[in-house]
Amino acid sequence: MLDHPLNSLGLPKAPADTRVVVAMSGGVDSSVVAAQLAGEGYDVVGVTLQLYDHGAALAKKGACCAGRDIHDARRVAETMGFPHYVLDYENTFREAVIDEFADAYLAGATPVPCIRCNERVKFKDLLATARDLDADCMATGHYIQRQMGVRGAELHRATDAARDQSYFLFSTTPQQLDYLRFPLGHLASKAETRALAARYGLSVADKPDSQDICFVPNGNYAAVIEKLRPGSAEPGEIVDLSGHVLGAHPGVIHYTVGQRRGLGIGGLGDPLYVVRLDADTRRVVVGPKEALSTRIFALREINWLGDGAFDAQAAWHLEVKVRSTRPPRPAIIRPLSATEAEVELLNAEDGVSAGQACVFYAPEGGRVFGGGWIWKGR
RNA sequence: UGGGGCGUCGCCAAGUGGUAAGGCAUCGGUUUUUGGUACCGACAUUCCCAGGUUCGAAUCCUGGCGCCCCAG
Repeated sequence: MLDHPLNSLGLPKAPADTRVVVAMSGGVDSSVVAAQLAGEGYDVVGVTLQLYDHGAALAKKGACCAGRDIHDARRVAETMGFPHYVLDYENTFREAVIDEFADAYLAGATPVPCIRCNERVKFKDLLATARDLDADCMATGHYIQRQMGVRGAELHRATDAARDQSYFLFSTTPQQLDYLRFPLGHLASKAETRALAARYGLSVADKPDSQDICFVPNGNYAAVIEKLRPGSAEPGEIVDLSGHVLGAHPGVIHYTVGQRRGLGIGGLGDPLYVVRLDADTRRVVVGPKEALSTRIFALREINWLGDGAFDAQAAWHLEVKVRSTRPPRPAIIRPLSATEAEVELLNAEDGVSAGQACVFYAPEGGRVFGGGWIWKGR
């Protein structure tokens, strides 16, 4: 059996001889991926991770990877007739994602747990499990594209820019990318996904999109931190840029750079925004909107997905995203080492916060060049 | 207790006879697989209190109460 033409997953085998593990969250996207691949005749194995406490999750709509969602994933597997496993990853998830989430906030940073989950759980332990299951590749429902270039697999933005999840996947390594598949990345819209779900008769076709942090009920992330690190959120002062005390706050974990609401300080003509968080002195520094304007910041833990070594050049002229919801903006990235850099935005951006990700993009064409984690610098 | 000023939503504040602007804060929602931003909406039947004048007052008068400034 040699030189079989490449199948839809890019492997030189017949679908029936190709085992693919589908990471199923219980949502529409990954369900459609699994159903579609099963429909194409692949040897599909569905895997759903149980990431956190059942009880807390059951009450929450639109979450993923717990309770109801595990049930939904199982039903899809039954409908399409492929095996499905639920793996208990609660400990891994807590250690790899939740702990850092809490500690980051306590340190005055603003974490992105969804990226850590992809990086440290789904694309690490789950991916290893897929290999243990002798799968040829692992597929997910992420809206992002893997394209073969001359040097191997490349990461590209999703066709639907509004749906693109590249911000949450920048830390995917070339090795992981080699093994991963993202069958939904080329769809023009989420409506197509839902239409596919309906066509396959999946019960999740009309399930609401997930949003917010999956392990945080009601958007109250501070309550989760208080529970994880009792007594560690200490009150402090709210001060202006010149150090004058304007008020008090219940703990630095309640704030992030750029935040306006929740300061409780009125009487000024213009709104105040959080400009800086100082965990050591427990101070929340506030100022006018103009004070948020940031052009230069530091990056570490860089995952470079460009061609050649990251620090082979003194500067890269690329585009970057400092948050998931805005289009990439031109920037100059100056490597300080293989994993650290200084980023200079050509046009300043508001609310750049330590702990958030900065993702690199090609100026044209949608290729993703990786990215790094924003931090306060040395 | 001589003179002057002030008292309007949690804060700032417009309104000086015609039936309570606006900003900040707060609350709710929309957007968003992080946080945040932005946007939309809600928010004083009542103007320190009590009388009075007037068809009609937060706006005028009287008396209280409170605060501020200058002068003792």
